[in-house]
Amino acid sequence: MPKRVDHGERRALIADALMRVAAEHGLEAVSLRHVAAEAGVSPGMVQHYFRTKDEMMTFALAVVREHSEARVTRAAAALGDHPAPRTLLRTMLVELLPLDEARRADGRVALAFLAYTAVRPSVAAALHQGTAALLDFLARQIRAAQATRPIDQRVDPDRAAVGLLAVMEGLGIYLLGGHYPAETALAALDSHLDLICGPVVDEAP
Amino acid sequence: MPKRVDHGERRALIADALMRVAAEHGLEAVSLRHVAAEAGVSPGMVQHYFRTKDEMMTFALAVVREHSEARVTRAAAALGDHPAPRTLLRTMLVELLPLDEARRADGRVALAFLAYTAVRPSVAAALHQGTAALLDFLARQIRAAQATRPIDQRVDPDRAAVGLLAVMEGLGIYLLGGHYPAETALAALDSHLDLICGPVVDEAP
DNA sequence: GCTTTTACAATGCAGCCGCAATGTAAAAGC
DNA sequence: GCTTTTACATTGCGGCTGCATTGTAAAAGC
Repeated sequence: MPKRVDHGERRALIADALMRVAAEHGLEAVSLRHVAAEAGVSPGMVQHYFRTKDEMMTFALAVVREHSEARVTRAAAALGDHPAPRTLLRTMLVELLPLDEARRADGRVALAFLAYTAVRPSVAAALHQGTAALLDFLARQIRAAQATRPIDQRVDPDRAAVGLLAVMEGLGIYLLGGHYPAETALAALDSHLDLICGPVVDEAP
Repeated sequence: MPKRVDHGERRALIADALMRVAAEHGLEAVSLRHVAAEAGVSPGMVQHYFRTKDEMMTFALAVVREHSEARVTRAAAALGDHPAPRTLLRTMLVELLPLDEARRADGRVALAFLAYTAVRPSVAAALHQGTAALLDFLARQIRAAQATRPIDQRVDPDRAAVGLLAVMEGLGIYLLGGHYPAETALAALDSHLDLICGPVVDEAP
């Protein structure tokens, strides 16, 4: 029976269990035995697929990143072929906000890993590239959204992209902490988009 | 020799050691023995002043909050009696950004506690009040800063306050992660303030 | 068919954990 | 001066940790 198992699949299964543990009790509750129990497998198996705990953590971090990437890609694809830039921006950012329990769980895990990587800079380096790519994409959409504005009302798209991503991150964190309700965060996000792109315009012909 | 010791002082001493450990190795490295060693005292003494680890953590969390509160209060006071609202806003927010090693350390600890409270909602409740007060203050300053703008260019101050605080938080996190340099964050912050308050005006008579 | 490799499971171990219990010495209160 | 209280230091215990080791059974390769 051995031999023909998909390693990546097993690792993903274990990483999923890890994320469930982390979402509920925090990363410090993540141990080989806890994760194994959550995944319904033996601790030995976890050790078989990850030689060290650190290897498992690094893999799980990558999975978290891919999760949110997949989420935003899917949401963007659902908008069809040529969505208005502002609509696309809003859709992507809202998708990353912890607005339902699934995204709250993901958010808690992401936050835990944020703190985790803050004291392990070498692990964090892999994330920089993703951030840079995202910023680049945001800046391009902002530029497109600004096309209809008078030139003197346009903000520097690169700076605006940094600000916009920061707003999303910050709103997400305050939402996770339950500091204010979802509507407050959404209203602030829309206000911010108004400032950057100009107010929404009806696009009917 | 016993009997005349300031309990609060000792607890602060221990909490400081805790924060040093947390800043360097993360909250999961915080143990009674580690903290005691960092503080240069016996583990027994730590136990004497905090009956449980949770009590110690809660106390340290409060200290973190007070630290940043004191920091921003001091920075604001240094501006004199009637600073321009926009100057006050910028000074306060910049003070909260992790721009030097001291603030980076504080930031790492704050981030760790953010993740910590995310899975312990009861502990987090105490922070909501502080956020609400800060938002209120920011909104008032934004309102004042907008006084010179044409009415149709004014943003809702309450929404703007939420967005502004979120921007600061987000920028701080990306700075801690080393995703971009300080100048990028500062430029984005200034751009954002431009959007909310209008560009800087020279105040010379 | 026999060997090798793979996929686990089980056990064990040294080290750290929070915490309780106990001991001790000095100041405070009477 | 004697008792009580306070301020620690020390020790120990049960439990959990990551990880190395060993065992076992089944498929793959020849």
